[in-house]
Amino acid sequence: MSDAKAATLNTRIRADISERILSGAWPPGHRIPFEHELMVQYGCSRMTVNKALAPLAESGLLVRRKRAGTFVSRPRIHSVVLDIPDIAAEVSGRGETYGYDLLSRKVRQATRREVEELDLSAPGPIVVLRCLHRAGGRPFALEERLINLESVPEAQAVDFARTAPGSWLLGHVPWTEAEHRISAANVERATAQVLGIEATAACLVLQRRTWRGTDKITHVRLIFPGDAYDLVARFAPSPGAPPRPTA
Amino acid sequence: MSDAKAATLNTRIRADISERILSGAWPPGHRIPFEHELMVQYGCSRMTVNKALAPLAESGLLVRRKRAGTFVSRPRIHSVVLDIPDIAAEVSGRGETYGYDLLSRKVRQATRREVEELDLSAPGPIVVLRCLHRAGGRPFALEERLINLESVPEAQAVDFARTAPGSWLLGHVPWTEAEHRISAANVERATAQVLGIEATAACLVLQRRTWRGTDKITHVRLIFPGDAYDLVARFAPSPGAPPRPTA
DNA sequence: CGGTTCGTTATGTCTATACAATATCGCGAC
DNA sequence: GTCGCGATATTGTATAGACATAACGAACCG
Repeated sequence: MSDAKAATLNTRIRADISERILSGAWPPGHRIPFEHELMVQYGCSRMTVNKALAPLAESGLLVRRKRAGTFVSRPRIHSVVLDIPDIAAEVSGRGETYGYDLLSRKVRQATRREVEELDLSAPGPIVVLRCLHRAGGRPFALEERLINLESVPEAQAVDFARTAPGSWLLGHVPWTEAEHRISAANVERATAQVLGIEATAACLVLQRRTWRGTDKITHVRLIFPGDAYDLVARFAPSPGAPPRPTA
Repeated sequence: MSDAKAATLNTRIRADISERILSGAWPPGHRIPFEHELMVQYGCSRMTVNKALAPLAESGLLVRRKRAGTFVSRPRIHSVVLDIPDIAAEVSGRGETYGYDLLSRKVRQATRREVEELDLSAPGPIVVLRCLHRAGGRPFALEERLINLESVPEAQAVDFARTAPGSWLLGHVPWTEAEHRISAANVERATAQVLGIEATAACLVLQRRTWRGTDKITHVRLIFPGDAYDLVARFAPSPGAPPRPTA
């Protein structure tokens, strides 16, 4: 990184320390200098050192123990940030024209399986949608969407013929929690036909459930032909901006 | 949230604000109170307010502009944290016994394809490994691993008959950058046979490249039978525990 | 009218200090 | 020896004040 930039003290301390850790100079388990020592070393106040170290600890690079000191953490779990983009954005980002078709729309009680997918406690009214996303005329992804009408009654009045449910929900219903599940699967013959692929072709399946507090909002299953889409995640533990969900 | 307590002021301010945003009370684009106002409201110093808001801005929930104020940002991308566990840990975490077999090990010059996979600038000596990870006796994942001997010459002396290359590398070679790619694919007949699955069965393919600075370290392709493994990511933008990418 | 300057305002960073919480260490009692 | 407990070192959180930085807007001048 050519950070020829605004090196504030805070930034410099963080950079120095994570550089030493990532280069291996300070191996996992190593005790790094005390706040008091760093404060002398950098000629700054302890608050500044503390403000620099706190995010590194929060991010898991360091472990801090009172009375003991600050240590380089050992668990090297591969934890990565994955951006799951809006499909329309993804498609037009590739320079292809985005297309959307509503295949079916039903309002009914949730089946036992749908109750489970939506994490409901009991069967209730839901909207069931099947939509096809296209890229440059060719099928790009099949969307199977459930919306819980008990949490989102407004959805009953929307026909989703032109607006993809994902976009509508994003604009209308805030969420507080989401769970993603990524898997590979063979799909049913009918699904393969809609997607224009061989029945044996592997598909990438992305499922997402979202909640608002304890209210169940929606469940979506996106099915991508295996050759259409790769999820890519890049992780560069730069000392600068820790990409973080929140807080 | 029934987090019973340990509410420091810092925590409370963050919790209040993200709650208001996530509940929709403060919609995207809304200007939240100035630091000075919050400082009066909570009866604390501006430093404390600043320390509470800074991480929210860093995480993307807020956008701060000098002279203008602090605004709720429009969240568009679903950004999730994915933990890609060590396979041994994953298997024993399920209560199954973990097994490991080295299928083949070669040291040779990188082919054109391997040069690309490792992001090399020119063909050089590499170690090529094929390993099978088993869970409770049954195949769990096939690992195809390339190690760049120019960056990691020690790897030439290791035979990997008992230690999985992932574990060895984690303990011996620090890395600074990684790229992950997740896809679904049909595999070759020989691969299917090793995994004990039908040749048409969909597989989840996880590829990872790692660098240390500009040095290329390794490339690994993990192939999971589609029914063996789901990657799960949970994202709860609660002010509590910040899941985060890290080394 | 158009461009420049300068003041105002909000955030960004840092300091010096204070007190609280807590884990570890070492000492003394048994 | 070992157990318990208190002293103490280290981090956690907060404060009030200071100066830096950036951007908007209004006043000023050509």
